Amino acid sequence: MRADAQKNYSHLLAVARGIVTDRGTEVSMRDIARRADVGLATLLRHFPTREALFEALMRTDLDALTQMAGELEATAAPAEALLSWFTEWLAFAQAHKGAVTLMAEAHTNPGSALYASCAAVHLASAHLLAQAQAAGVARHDMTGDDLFGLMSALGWLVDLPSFAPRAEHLSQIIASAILTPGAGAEMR
Amino acid sequence: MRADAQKNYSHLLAVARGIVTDRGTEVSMRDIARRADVGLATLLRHFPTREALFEALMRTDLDALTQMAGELEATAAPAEALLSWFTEWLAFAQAHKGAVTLMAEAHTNPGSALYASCAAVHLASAHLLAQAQAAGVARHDMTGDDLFGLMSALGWLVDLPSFAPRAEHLSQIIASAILTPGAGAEMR
DNA sequence: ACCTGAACACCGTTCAAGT
DNA sequence: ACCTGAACACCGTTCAAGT
Repeated sequence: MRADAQKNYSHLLAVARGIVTDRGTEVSMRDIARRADVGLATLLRHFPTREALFEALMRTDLDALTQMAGELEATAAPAEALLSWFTEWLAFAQAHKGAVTLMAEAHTNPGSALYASCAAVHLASAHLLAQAQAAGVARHDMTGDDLFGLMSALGWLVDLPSFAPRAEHLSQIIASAILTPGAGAEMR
Repeated sequence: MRADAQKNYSHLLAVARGIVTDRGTEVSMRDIARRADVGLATLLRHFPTREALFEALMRTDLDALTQMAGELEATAAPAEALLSWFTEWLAFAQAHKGAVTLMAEAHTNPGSALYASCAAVHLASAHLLAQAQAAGVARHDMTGDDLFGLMSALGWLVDLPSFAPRAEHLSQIIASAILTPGAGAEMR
C-alpha cells in the first residue's frame, strides 16, 4: 500500500471508531468520510461496505474473543468454560452495539466481510458445547447452530437500552437452559 | 372519514399486505404508494409512519394473540399455558417477519403506534408468568420484563432464515429455562 | 376534507477525470 | 496508484397548490 493510502486507512479507522463510539452504530458512511475530511469515495475505496468497516473496527476484539474460547476450553471445567464464554460474548456485544445484528446477518453469507469472524465464533462455541456435552453437563439435544443462535439472540437483546441492565441475568437464564442441573448426571 | 378517504385507506392496506407478503418487510413506503397508484403523500397521510402502517396490518392478529393469552390463563394449567403462549407468539412472529424488531424498538416509546400492542403483549405475558410462578412451576427470579425480553429475542432470531427451521426447538430450550423441572416443587 | 406534485435533505453506488 | 467531485437512483418529510 502506498504511504498516503496507509495513512488514510489508519486515519479513517480512528475517525470511524470515535464517531461510532459517541454517535452510535447507525452513522452514515458519508458522515464518517465528512468527519475524516475525505471524499466519500475514498472511504468506500478502503472499506467497500459498512460490514468491511466494522470488521476492521472489531478485528482486535474478535480475535481476542475467539482466542479466549481456546483458553477456556483448555483450562476451565466444561460447565464453567461455557458460562465464562457467555460472559465474554456478552461483554463483546456490549462493547460493540449493533455488531451482533451485523454478524447474525453475515453468518450465512460467505461474501460478507464478517463471515470469517462469524465462523470463528461459531466454531469456538460449538467446541465448548461439545466438550460440555461429552462431560455430561450440557443438554444433548442441541447443536452448535442452536448455541450460536441463542448467543445471537441474547446479544441482540442486550443492545436494546431497556434490556441492557438485565443482561447478566438474562444470560444466566439462557445458560441454565443449556447446562444440565446435576453435574455429570445425564438427562434423557 | 369521507368516502374516498375510506376507500383509499382500505385499498392501501390491502396493497401493503400483498406487497409485504411477497417482497418482505423492508419495502419502501414509496413502493407501496406506487403499487397502490397513489401519491406517496397520500400514503403518509393515512399512515404517518411505517410503524403506523404495520400496526394496522397486524391489528387483527395482535388482538387475537392477546385474547388467546386470556383464554390460556383461564383454561389451561399454568405450565401448559405458558408453553402454549410461546407457541402462539412464535406463530405470530413467523406470520409477520420484522414485526418483533419493530415491537422491541417500540415497547419503550409511548409515541409509537405499536406501543399499545407491545404493552398488551407484555401484560399478557406477565400474567401468565405470575400464574405459573404462583403455582410453583416457573422460576421466581424472573420478571415480566425478562419474559418479554426472551420472547422478543426468540422472535427476532426466528426471523433469520437460517434459524427459522429450528424455531420450535429453540423455543422449547428457552421455555425449559423458565419452567422449573418438578411441577409444584419449589426451587431456591 | 382530502389529495398530490414538487422541493428538500438525506442515503450508498459508480465512474470519469485528476494528481 | 490513489483520490475525488459529480451524476445517479434511491429514501422519508414537508407543504403549497389543487379539487
